Amino acid sequence: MAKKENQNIADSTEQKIFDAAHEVFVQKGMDGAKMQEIADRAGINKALLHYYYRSKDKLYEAVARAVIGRAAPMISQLIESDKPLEEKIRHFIEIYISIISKNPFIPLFIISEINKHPDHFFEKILPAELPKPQIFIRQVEEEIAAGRIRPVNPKHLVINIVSMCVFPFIAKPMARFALGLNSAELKIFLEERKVQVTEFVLASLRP
Amino acid sequence: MAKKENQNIADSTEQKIFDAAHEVFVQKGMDGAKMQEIADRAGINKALLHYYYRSKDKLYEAVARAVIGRAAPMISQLIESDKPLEEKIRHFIEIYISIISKNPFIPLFIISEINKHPDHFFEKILPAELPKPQIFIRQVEEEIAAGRIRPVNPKHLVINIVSMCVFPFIAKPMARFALGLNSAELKIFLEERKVQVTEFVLASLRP
DNA sequence: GTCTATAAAGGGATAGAC
DNA sequence: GTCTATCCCTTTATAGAC
Repeated sequence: MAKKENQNIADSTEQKIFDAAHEVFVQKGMDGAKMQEIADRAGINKALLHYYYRSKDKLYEAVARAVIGRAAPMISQLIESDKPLEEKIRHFIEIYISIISKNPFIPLFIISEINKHPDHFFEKILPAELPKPQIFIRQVEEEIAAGRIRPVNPKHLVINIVSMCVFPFIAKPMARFALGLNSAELKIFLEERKVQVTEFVLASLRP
Repeated sequence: MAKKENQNIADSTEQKIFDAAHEVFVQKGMDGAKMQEIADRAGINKALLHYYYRSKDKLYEAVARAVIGRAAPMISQLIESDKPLEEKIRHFIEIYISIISKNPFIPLFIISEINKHPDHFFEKILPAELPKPQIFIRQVEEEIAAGRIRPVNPKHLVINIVSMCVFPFIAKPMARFALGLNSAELKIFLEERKVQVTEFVLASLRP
């Protein structure tokens, strides 16, 4: 397991193609991505793309599946733990915004592609185990019954939290424009949201 | 101003083309849209598209500019009125969700296209007068100073409200899947959000 | 103004040499 | 495995008849 073997895995042509395809597909979507651009970015030519992945469809499928396959378990883990509700909410918002900060194109990629090619996505790409918020919802109901939080519809609460975490990242350019922020200020603003969203949610839940 | 003249405006070939292009571009984006499909949907042939609009780019630009030009003033009007804060928030959420319900593809269209072609959008499409939330922000600060609402960062409040209104619509398929709703149930759920989001926000603002 | 036919460009895929 | 050259289908755009 010397350098040679590691290199075969990490810097292999197949991996370079996959990484390049990942970048391009995630930023431009299936329709906007061009095989030529992927080849250029990988530093090889179009023919090699077809050598490793038979077609554009296959390459796209590999990328899309990897994106979903990476995102889904992280979210499941967050939601399905057995921590107390407040801690879970704090933790969820913190981690969720951190992940998106590091992968800012992923949410829009998933949403756009599901909207444009829903059948393809739900049949071929989505793994069986997309995170389900049932446990979280039951937990909210228990807290309400015990009078520890204000009565709210738990499904709407879930959507509210996810909306506030995700939307600002996919609407970044508009947010910059509307709030009059430069690039650095926007970065700070998005980081602040960890605290701001958490406080906003917990304040709304107080009985 | 008999039928003939009205028809020249509303049912003119140019208008039919524009309407068809609007549908297709908004649903599929610049890259996904095909001139053939637009021609078919307008009930004419491809050559006529080029007769009225010189190129696909030009046609897209016309559509995009119209979409933005229609959306921006509605939002400005909502934000810049001089109603009391609580009433403004209630009104904003109500109207905003209603508009999006009727035009479910518009938000994702705007967001996707800005992300894919940011230069193009900010140079050519965006009108000078995109809604600015300054008035709303000042209003929030006054309410905080008077002790009538809990201290919150007003910029984050704006983003929170918009996020909760818009995001569920652009993430519809995922919401359906995650919450286990069928098409009819989702429609009810989204309608419920007018009340749910309003309550959620106002509860969070109580001192 | 509207059509048919066709040119021209773009982009995915393959053949075959090395 | 990797490259060059090329094929061929799709899609945009134009020419020219009516």
